[in-house]
This record gives sequence, C-alpha cells and structure tokens, in this order.
Amino acid sequence: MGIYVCGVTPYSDTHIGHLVPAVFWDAIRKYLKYRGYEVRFIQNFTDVDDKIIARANQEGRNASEIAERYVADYLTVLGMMGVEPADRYVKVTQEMEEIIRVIEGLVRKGYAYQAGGDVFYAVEKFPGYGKLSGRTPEELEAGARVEVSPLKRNPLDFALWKGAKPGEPAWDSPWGKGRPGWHIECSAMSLKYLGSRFDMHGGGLDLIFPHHENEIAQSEAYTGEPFARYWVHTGLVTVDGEKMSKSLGNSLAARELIRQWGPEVLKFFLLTNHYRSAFNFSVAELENASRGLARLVRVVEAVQALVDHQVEPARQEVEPAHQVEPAHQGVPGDTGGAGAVAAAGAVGTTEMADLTDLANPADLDNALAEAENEFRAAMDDDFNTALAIASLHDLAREVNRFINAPSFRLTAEVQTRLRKVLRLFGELAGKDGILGILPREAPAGSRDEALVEGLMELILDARRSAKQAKDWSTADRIRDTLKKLGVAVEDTPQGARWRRT
RNA sequence: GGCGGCAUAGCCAAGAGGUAAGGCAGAGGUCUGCAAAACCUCUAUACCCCAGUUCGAAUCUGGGUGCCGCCUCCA
Repeated sequence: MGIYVCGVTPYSDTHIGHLVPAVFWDAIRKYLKYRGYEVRFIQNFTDVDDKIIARANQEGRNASEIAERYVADYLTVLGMMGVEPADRYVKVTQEMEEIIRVIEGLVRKGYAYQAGGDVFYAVEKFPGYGKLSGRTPEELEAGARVEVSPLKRNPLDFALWKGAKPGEPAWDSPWGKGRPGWHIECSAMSLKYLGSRFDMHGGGLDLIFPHHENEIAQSEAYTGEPFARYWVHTGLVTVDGEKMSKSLGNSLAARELIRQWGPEVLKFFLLTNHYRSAFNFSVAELENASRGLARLVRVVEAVQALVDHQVEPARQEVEPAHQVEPAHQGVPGDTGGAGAVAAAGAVGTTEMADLTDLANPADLDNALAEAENEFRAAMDDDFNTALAIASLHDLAREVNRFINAPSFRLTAEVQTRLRKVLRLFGELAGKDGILGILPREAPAGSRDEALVEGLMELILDARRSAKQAKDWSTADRIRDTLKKLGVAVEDTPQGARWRRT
C-alpha cells in the first residue's frame, strides 16, 4: 500500500497543525500494518520555497541552513510525539532531475509552456481541472483576488518552474537557472517513489486547493493515468475557536504543548475526533481529554499491578472457605461460563445486581473479542479513531467489572487472562501500538525512579502496619500527606497501590 | 463577491433512512474502617429553525439562521 503525505515547508518552528497529519497518519499506518498490509509511507519536505528564502535573507543565512534546521526540529518533535518516521522522507532539493523531467514531459505534451525563464502549467488544457475541490475554472477565475502575472496565458495557470531571481538558490534547467514552483515536487516525487497510481494521498484540508488540485492536473497530464486512489485530508486547528494561522500569529508551538500536556494527551485529544474534523484547542478541552485518557491509563495500570502481584501457585484458589464459592471455581482450564452464572443463582441472591458482581472469565474473554472487533470495524470505516477509542472504553468497563467484582480471586489462571487484556490494550493503544495513547511505563532504570519506588514501599509498609493496628488516623495522615504531594494511594484487595496525580 | 463544510445533552464527540455510541462534568446508590478507584442507576419523548419526500428522517430534498474554512502562505 503506497501512501504519500504532504509534509511541511520547513521555515518555522513546528506547530500543532503539523502534528495533526502526523498523528493520524501514524495511527493509520500502524493500523494498516496490524491488518497485514505492507505499507510504504512517503513524506516530503518542500525545502525550497519563497518563505524559506525570505527567512534566510532575514537571518543572513543560506536557504538550505534554514530548511535543515526546521526539518530537524520537525523530526525531533515527531520523535517526542512517538510518531514512527516515514519509510522515506523526500526533499525537493534532492529530486531536481526528476522534477525537471516531469516538467519537460508536460511541456512536450502541450500541458505547459515557457514564458521567459518561467514555465507555466496551462490549466485549460486539463479538462478535469477543479474536480478535487469541486470547482470549475470559471468559478475560480471569477473569485480570483490575486494579481496575475502578465506572463500567464490564463490567470489560473501556475508556475512549474520559476526563473532565478538575484539572491535566490537556483538550479540549471532547460529553461535556464531557476527553481521549481510549489506543487510540481509532490507530483514528481510521489510518482517516482510510489508509481502512477498509489493508494492514499494525504495532507491538511487547506491543501485541497490549489496544491492537490494542481498535483492532480500535473500528474494525470504527465502519466495519462489517474493519480492517487484516495485523498485523506486532515482537519485544521483552531485555537479557542479561532483559526490558527501564520498570519494571525496564534500558532501553538508543538514543543510547548507537549511540555504542558504530554504527547499522549495531545494524541488522545486529536484521536477522539474524526481526522477530518476541526480541532479546537483550548485548555478546557485538553483537560477533558486528559481526564478521559486517565480512565484508560488507570485500568491498564490496575491490570498490570494484578499481573505483577505474586500469586501462590495453586493453594490460594480454594482457600476462602467462608465464602460461598462455586465448587469448580479455579479449576484450571475451566472457563467458568454458564456454570458460574448458574452458581450465582444458587448463592441465593436477593438482588439482580449480584449477577453482575460475578467475576466471570468468559465475560472477560467476550469483552476482549468484542473490543477488538469493534475497534477494527471503527478503523475499517474511514479510520474512525473516535469510535475506536469508544471500544477501548467499553473494554475498560468490562475489565473493571471483572477485577472489582466481589467474587474476584486473583489466581495464576486469571493472571494469564489479564495478560491478554494487557496485550490487547498494548496492541491497540499502547505506546508502540496503533493509537499510541498509553504512556510507556516509567523508565525503571533511572536512579530517582528506583529511589521513589523504594521510599514508597517503605511508606506504604508503615501505613499497612498502622492499618493492621486499626490506627486509622496515622493511616489517613499518610494518605492525605501523600495526596498533597501528588501521590494518590488506593487500597485494593492485593494491597495499596499508588500513582502520581 | 464565488465555492465548500459544519450545527447532536452542561462540555467534548460518534452516528449519515429504522427509532440517539463513548468520554468529561453532575445526581443517587453499591463496595470501603473512612476514602480513592471501580461498578450500577439517572441525566437528548423537537439531533439549529421552517417546509417537504418517506410507512419511517438527526440522517434525504428545498429554504432560512448561525459558525467555520477555501479562493493568498499554511498541516
């Protein structure tokens, strides 16, 4: 499966708008791989451009220095976000031959003409012009607000090659020194690396016109074949309800947001929307996202703690004699299924609610299968990550019911099942999973972390003693003080657990 | 001015002809030494408004209103 996504024009710090396609395409790629597709993912850098040149002149540097700096910034930020690098990043400056070849081809076929040192694409020669953005050349002309170059035969024509101006980087070409126009690089590079008809082409919604429209015109005219099969356009970012744009100066720096909220919350916030929707950033919404994500993180942590908890090999399973237990409980290999439900009735319940209290392993298995199916169905339907996350919440509820049920007993067999829960959460949402919204476990190697672990163990041990002596005030004081320090203590049947808040 | 998109509970957000997912916040309950976490129950009998098509519309059509975007660099 070939995918080409328009990356960035590297001339300023990476902002949140850059992260939208990055995050969604990361999830899409990973999902497609999970589904067994072989994915070839190409992303470009338009590293020659008016804005880069302007910035370079402003700083008294080479355009290439500027481009390199911001390419590096972009890639670093993607790394911070846990986005897998593209299979190949392509750059305009490294594909001049190919770009010139395509322009030559367009000239030869009559789709482009030379005017002075420039080469323009002749829009009226391409009958389908406007088909992506749903516009006709007439409409476009009527609405044109830009000053038209006198060299153009038609106001809608756009530059394939721009003759060199003083102080600008330039390359040799059949039309003299110059550089490529915006648009042509994506045609040239996608065709070169993915062939004439690849599967998906992505980019921001704002690129539909003119960028992608022009890509289609160039590519289809050049190859005589249809271009990309599917267009996947990601939505744009607003900040407190206002469009975020360079010209308004309200761009949100990606690094700052990552520092404030962490990559997972940012991803979660984005992925709880459909990729095509507008993403409105505000503190309230990020807080909302943060809390929603916490629910998922908590259940995974709880399961992890249960899996890590030492269980005595076999004995423990039959131990609680004072409890009314289904006779077969804990028999290895028994799924519990109908028998457990029947036994619940036998317990002599007065309330229906008791049925739901049963920690029924079969229910857990069903929930796992269902969650994975729903997740797939959601992603299969136009990569509906919002629905996919809902399936994770459904699973979280089932898992919580299971592990918090009064009849829950932690046995080796139950741990095996719980490991499956962890595996699925990891695969679908883990750091290296499809959505990448669950944080990686704290790096165990760090010295501070080891110290904190040790101290917490000591403190919680002291509290356990206090509780055993029914010294509630001491136990509560420890818990309250820790809470003030940002550590939440929760008592569970397997002992106290703690987490940072 | 031309073109396009969107409008679903207090908030966020799926759903795109068959009777409204999920999360956050809120209320009540269960569990707990008390909490926390979790679970259960409740929280949209006008899905912006008005007409229409249909046995049936949040979903389709027409007309409004409001917001946003594109037409100029942007992801």
